[in-house]
Amino acid sequence: MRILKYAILGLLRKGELSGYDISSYFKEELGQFWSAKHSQIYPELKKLTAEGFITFRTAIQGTKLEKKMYTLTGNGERELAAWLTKKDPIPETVKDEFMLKAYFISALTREEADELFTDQLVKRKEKLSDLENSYHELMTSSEDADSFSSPDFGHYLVLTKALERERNYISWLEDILALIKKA
Amino acid sequence: MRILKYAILGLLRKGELSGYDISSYFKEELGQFWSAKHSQIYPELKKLTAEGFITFRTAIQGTKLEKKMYTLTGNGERELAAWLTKKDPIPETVKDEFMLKAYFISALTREEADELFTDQLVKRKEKLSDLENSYHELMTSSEDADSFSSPDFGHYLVLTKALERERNYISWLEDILALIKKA
DNA sequence: GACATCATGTAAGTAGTTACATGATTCT
DNA sequence: AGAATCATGTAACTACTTACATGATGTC
Repeated sequence: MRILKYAILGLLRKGELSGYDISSYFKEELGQFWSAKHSQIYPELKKLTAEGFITFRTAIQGTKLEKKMYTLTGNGERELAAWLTKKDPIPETVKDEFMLKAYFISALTREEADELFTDQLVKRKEKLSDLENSYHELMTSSEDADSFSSPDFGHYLVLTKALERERNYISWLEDILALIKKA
Repeated sequence: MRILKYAILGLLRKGELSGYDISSYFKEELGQFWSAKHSQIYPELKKLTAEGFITFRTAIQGTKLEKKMYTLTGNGERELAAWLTKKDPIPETVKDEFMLKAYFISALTREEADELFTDQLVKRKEKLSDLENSYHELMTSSEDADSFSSPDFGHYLVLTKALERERNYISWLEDILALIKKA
């Protein structure tokens, strides 16, 4: 698999980045669909360098803070392109702890189930609200983010997908809550 | 975390099961939201036994095939109940390799993007069709699966959620494909 | 008799998280 | 001066996958 490898190669296609920069991207919208901790990123950068997919130069921040700025090599670009155009089967399982609990709902009373599902609904609505703010921000800062030729199209894709995912979760939760409350 | 622990405890709440039986459940609808390979299940069963959450008796299948039938202990039931009613924060990241590729769409030509998204759409539609078949099966075999008091309600929940997830994915893919094709 | 399925385990390796460890820079 | 953020690394551990290994049962 080694998907983190491709996540890093993909992020580097626009220019040089430090390990810290890569980590920051995973805290933004991309983090809705992929992320990694710095303790996983730094060793992966070392490995990708050894494999010849990326190289780095050492830059100085301020007077002595050293940071490594990584860039894609030709080999790295080809490796990325091969992965991007490859058609994978869709995964059988997308793990969701809340849905695992839902499967065991017969172990709960109606009141307990109502509480659990209501709590989930509240949290999903909060998240939707955050995503809607990000969406409005993107659409006001970028004129044509929803156009294939825009450099913001990838950003637009992950944001709209995350928005739809949350809206879909909320509407399902509301439907199920109605069934839970039905005498 | 140890979510597999709770998945096993939850499956055992209805009666005794072998490791193989647990593995079979992960290949059915529950597998849409949680699964584990047998190489992870058997050691976990051993651990849960040592911790006193489950016990087993040895049963004979045929004339000499031994299998271990596991049941919940009182401690196991309490452990399960505590997890089931606990309200967790929603995860920041739900990993999706296709969406990671989507984020990097600016590295693809319009034709490549069209191919990638069309392939995903075809696969999602096939999966939706499978899930619809399972849904019709459930609804004909069980009169009131959509009622809180039905023993099939948990099954109904995972199936309807998986169905909605795929429908949502499909409609988003169709919207984006229209944008990709737009000159 | 062959093949699919039932049944259980371990070994080795990869992926990912949490904790340990350090130090510089920027902003208030 | 203190706090938040920038910046990089390793160690220990947990979670998960793939491969190795074996044997019985049921069905055609």
